[in-house]
Amino acid sequence: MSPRKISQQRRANVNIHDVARRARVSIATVSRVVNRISTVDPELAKRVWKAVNEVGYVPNTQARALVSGRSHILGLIISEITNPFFPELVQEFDNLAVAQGYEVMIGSTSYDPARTESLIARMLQRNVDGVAVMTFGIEEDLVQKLVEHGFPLVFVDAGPDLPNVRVLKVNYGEGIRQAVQHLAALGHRRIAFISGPLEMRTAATRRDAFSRSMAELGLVVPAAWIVEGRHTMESGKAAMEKLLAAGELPTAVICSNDMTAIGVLHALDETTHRVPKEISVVGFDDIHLTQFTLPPLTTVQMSCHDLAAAAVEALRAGIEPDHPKAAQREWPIRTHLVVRRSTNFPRGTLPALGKAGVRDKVERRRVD
Amino acid sequence: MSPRKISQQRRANVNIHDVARRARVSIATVSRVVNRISTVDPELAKRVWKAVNEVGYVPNTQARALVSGRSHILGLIISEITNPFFPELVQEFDNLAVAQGYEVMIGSTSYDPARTESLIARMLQRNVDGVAVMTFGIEEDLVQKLVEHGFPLVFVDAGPDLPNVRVLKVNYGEGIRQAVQHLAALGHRRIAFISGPLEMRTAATRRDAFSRSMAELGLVVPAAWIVEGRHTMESGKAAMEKLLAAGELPTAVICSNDMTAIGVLHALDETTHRVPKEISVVGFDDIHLTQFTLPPLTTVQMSCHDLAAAAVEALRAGIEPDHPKAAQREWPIRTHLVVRRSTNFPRGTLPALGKAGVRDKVERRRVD
DNA sequence: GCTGGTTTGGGAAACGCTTTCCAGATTCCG
DNA sequence: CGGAATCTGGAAAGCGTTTCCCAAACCAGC
Repeated sequence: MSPRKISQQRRANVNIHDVARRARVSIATVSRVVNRISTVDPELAKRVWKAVNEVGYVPNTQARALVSGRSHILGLIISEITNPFFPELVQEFDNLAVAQGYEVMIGSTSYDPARTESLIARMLQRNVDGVAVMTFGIEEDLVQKLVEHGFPLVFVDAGPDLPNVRVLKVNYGEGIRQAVQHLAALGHRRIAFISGPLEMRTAATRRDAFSRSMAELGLVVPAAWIVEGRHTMESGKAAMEKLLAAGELPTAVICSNDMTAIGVLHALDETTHRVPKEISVVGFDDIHLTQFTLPPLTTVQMSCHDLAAAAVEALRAGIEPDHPKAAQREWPIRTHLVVRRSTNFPRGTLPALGKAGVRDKVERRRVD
Repeated sequence: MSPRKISQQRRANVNIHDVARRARVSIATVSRVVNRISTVDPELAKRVWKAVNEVGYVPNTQARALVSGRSHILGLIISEITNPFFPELVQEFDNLAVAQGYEVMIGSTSYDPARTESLIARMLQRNVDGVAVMTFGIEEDLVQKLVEHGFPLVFVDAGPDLPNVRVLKVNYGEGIRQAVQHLAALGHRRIAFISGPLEMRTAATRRDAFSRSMAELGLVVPAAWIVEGRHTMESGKAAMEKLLAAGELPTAVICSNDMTAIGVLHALDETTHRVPKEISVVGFDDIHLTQFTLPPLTTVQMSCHDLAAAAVEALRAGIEPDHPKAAQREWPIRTHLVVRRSTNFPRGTLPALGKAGVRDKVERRRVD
């Protein structure tokens, strides 16, 4: 029976002493070998590695953490794991963190202060090395709570001006300008915007980026065409219904996030207005789902991968003493437009054709 | 300046000695108080708690884990966090685990053996108290790897027959029978089924449940009407297209999961066949998204909450020495039909009415 | 062959906590 | 009132690492 076989049969309670005994060295030497400290004679190191494999030694992370003071755990705080944007972010973040030798402790606030408080307490107990707050919200008390404890922190868009805080600066303007210009290039002049909840800083920023891009092109947006949603499918649907009821209809709608845009698609599906033939719709975020909507959604991509990569690096910069970018406070994130099929020329500027006959479902207007 | 204020300003490096000194007791007493061991004089305990709050003491979890041998971390292995079914499961699992004083370490296999191996190694290093494998797949090597280490394990549907292994037995038949009977009650006779990948045990089980339920009613299913998908939206679309191309069209399609059903909806959207007027569609899982499809999907609910609750309890049963259900190997999970709007009478059996009129009728009926 | 400097490897002290052991104090019962 | 039983809190022994410090071993040079 091979030694490997033996190691597999036992519970993982073999410790550094077992290895030391088997390799006939001290535990200090084993520790040095395992941690790749170069002052160990190569021959001896080989003997130690052999012993490690033979007894199936796995270093105990909690003991390590206890003595080193670093848990190698990164906290990641999001709003809700059931919001489709976040799983993608979580996955990227996890991949990258693991690649750097960290574990991730995920927590969602669910917009509940009590829950958030307990979450922070747990992260504190587990002694996380740093926390990334990617809620895209403000949640002042959350920020306050975290800042007090002094570990490295990463926020999105904005954060308190402290040495341990780093901020991911998303360039919303870039992508939104591209969206506006894309629509303008198609011939749209009458463009509406459905924002997120404006108490959320990111929502206000996105809306401002829209207004600025429109102004740049000399296009005016009636007040009634900027309507506030809540970044949910339901709110998007409601907002679109409001737009439909408000007299003159825009030829295009830009949404502050993709779920809102999906809600808009649903609202329009209940009317005679077809997307993109009669009205164009643009989302924001580029969640996976947008590829599968009917029609696939033109949207501004904010890359989860970039976001996650910047978050992990910024955290490492705060944690690891000699990280090259240790002093960098702001980390830029780019955005750009992804054109799919929910945008087209404004209605009336093209002959009717295509699969309209097939796709037309209900000819009746919604009764309201 | 209040003591609370002081505690907030310092890094969390206050330890049990600080509390002991402040409360003028021994560290043993502090430990007993914090761990709620009842042999301590209430007055003294109060003094200790006061000191705890004053200095802002947070017990160090790693030190605790080191000495107690229990990490209070539960491993949760899923397939992919970006599959909409899993975030809901993760959230429920996390909530319940936290409520029981555990932390959750999540990992997704992404169907990649190398990744899975590293995942298990990490769980081992972090010394998880137990692992729930909720991939709904088989992944024999994963199972093998985990079993070797002897910690409590929970699987779905089936698992090796070992003392430390517990199995969540999902009663697929129950919900699928309800689905078939619901369709039959509406008048459907010609029902197709789109399965998951059949090498996945759960997919085969679901398909068998369908065949059995059909047989019970004396309904025959042509071989061409049982088509294999891959539990993805794309595969559901492809499978429906296959069904459309296969000559005679069924009046209803039951799918092995919701993503497949959404794919079916997409495929049909590109044809003249309307759902549910001309063809009924039933999903399985009841993910959040099904409420928002067009039309909202009738589906068999497999409650994430029940699943998560059973997983956490089964794990606890394996971990905590005197858990009441310590000996229970199988944990039943029920399923049942949720009727929404994607099912209706078979085409040709009803005069053409407005959508609303039909819907109202459908909503009146019941399944037994 | 001895001195002085440089490697190497080992012993032992942390890290922060739980838990056991034990001594002293108190209560109880005959 | 004495001995047993119960209770309380302090001291100390780990838990599995890393790391500091020192001793042994080695090498070169005189």
